[in-house]
Amino acid sequence: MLKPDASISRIDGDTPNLRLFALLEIIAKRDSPFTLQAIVDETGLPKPTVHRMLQQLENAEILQRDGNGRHYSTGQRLTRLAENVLLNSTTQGARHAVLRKLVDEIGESCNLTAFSGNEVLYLDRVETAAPLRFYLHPGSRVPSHCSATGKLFLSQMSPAQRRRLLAAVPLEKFTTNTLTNFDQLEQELERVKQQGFAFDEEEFLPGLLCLGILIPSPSGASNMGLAIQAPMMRFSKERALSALPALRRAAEAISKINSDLPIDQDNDREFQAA
Amino acid sequence: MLKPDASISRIDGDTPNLRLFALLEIIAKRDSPFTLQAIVDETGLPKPTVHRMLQQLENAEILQRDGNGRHYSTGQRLTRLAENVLLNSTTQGARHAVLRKLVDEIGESCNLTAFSGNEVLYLDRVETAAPLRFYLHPGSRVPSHCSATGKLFLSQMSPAQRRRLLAAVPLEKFTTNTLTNFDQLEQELERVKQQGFAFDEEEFLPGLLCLGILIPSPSGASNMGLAIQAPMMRFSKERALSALPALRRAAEAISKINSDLPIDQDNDREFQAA
DNA sequence: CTTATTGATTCGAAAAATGAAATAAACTAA
DNA sequence: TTAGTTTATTTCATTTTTCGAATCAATAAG
Repeated sequence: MLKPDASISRIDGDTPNLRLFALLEIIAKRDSPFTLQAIVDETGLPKPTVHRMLQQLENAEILQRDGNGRHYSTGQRLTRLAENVLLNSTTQGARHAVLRKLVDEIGESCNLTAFSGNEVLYLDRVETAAPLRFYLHPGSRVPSHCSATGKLFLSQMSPAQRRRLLAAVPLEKFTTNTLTNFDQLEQELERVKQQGFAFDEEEFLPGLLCLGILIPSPSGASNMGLAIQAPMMRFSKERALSALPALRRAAEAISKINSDLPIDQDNDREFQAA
Repeated sequence: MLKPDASISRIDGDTPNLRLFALLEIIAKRDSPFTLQAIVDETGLPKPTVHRMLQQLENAEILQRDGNGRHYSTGQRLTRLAENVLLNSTTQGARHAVLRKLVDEIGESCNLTAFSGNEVLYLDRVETAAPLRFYLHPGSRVPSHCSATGKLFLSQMSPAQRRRLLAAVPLEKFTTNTLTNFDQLEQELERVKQQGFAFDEEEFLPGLLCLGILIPSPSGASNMGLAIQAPMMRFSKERALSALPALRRAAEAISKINSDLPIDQDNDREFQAA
């Protein structure tokens, strides 16, 4: 028999809203109509709960039921949402294309990051084909004091700003190379600022070497970074430095994409008609 | 200037769950990163409400934020959901039948595609019985600048959108016929737009000829394409053109499936196990 | 005519969403 | 710089929704 509790965690743990989204994800993965019971078995959620959710989704035409009411499948509204999401994913697509090309060029994994809160957020990432690699998926976060782009973000702040940020949380030590001393870090940041690029030599993950630069921004301070990430085993600092020009070109390309973006309310209708 | 109350009804009136879905719909229609305020203006919802929803969606990686928080855009999870919906949508059964019929009619392989990110995604494919054939299975991706439906998708974008996408990375050359010059491609896209169909004459794979059209969509821009694919050796442009009416009929049929009410599939138990 | 099995409903307790108002932060202009 | 403007975020008492055990209903199976 089925273990109802096996997959609860898959869908549970968050707010009802997200639960509903998780339900849609499960449904979207199916390639044929399903019954209420099938979802109950798969999620481990109580039957009334699933029933209510499906009912809600059906009333909204996000899902639909076949004639007999026994089976549910995706509705027009969900399909339309899916089409629109993909149709308008060109910004992500363009940046992703740049990343992909860069990875093809230098043969190691690269990622695009942003500074968020006081951490570095992975916006996008393209993996190298090499079998040995670190798995760091988009959406994950790493501390800024021990990552290449993180140090770059810190280096462009005013000292006051930086102090406020760093004082909030003690510098956590991840490896023997992690800079946990404020003054040492300040010194490193000074160097980073002058160089215009930053290394992370096993400061966060043992064996991992990173080289990062900032995506140029017309407004001065940048909140996007680009970095190569590779195992030290096959990727030296020298090789990393030799990839710097390619990295710079890619950063320039992404900068151009960013500055081409119509922002704020002004872009409202332009694309909906098209 | 702004009419905050104009579109409340668009998103209001239902349960919070559906409200969130409606928010995603609004976001999906946008092509570029947006601010909280823009959504507030468009929906007429109170700022804290929108803020809370966006925050929730960001934490769940359904949306993501650019940099330190000014702009939101679609996240990994939403993109994946969208791809799954289109790939596994249960109407696929019906769509597949249309494809099958089309292939029987014209005797060459056909496929159904969607645009995702910057590439063309194969949603479904039916192979001809002929022994000589190209292998491109559902789920695989091809560049848009050198595929029939890809060019169609590009041709319906706004110039700004298209430029952002194509200017980011040089057009990769796959064969001697691949259009790698931006202006040439623009010219071709203009022709494609006027014709309403697109050829791919060995622009991606040597020896492969494609003829594609868009699946008509009530909302204007379409994110589904239909194409014949055949070896040039036995399939000329003339023969392809003579198949155009059949292709159009099939596209019309699929369009109807996409927007129509459920199809009664008598699959009872079979699917619960899966 | 039982007996499973699945779909639908009830309802009080628990949780979440709501949005006006206040606060904070970022940006602009003088 | 400083004052002024816009935008983002937090607070919190109130309202609304969700939750899910228990229950009932419908249907199919033996």
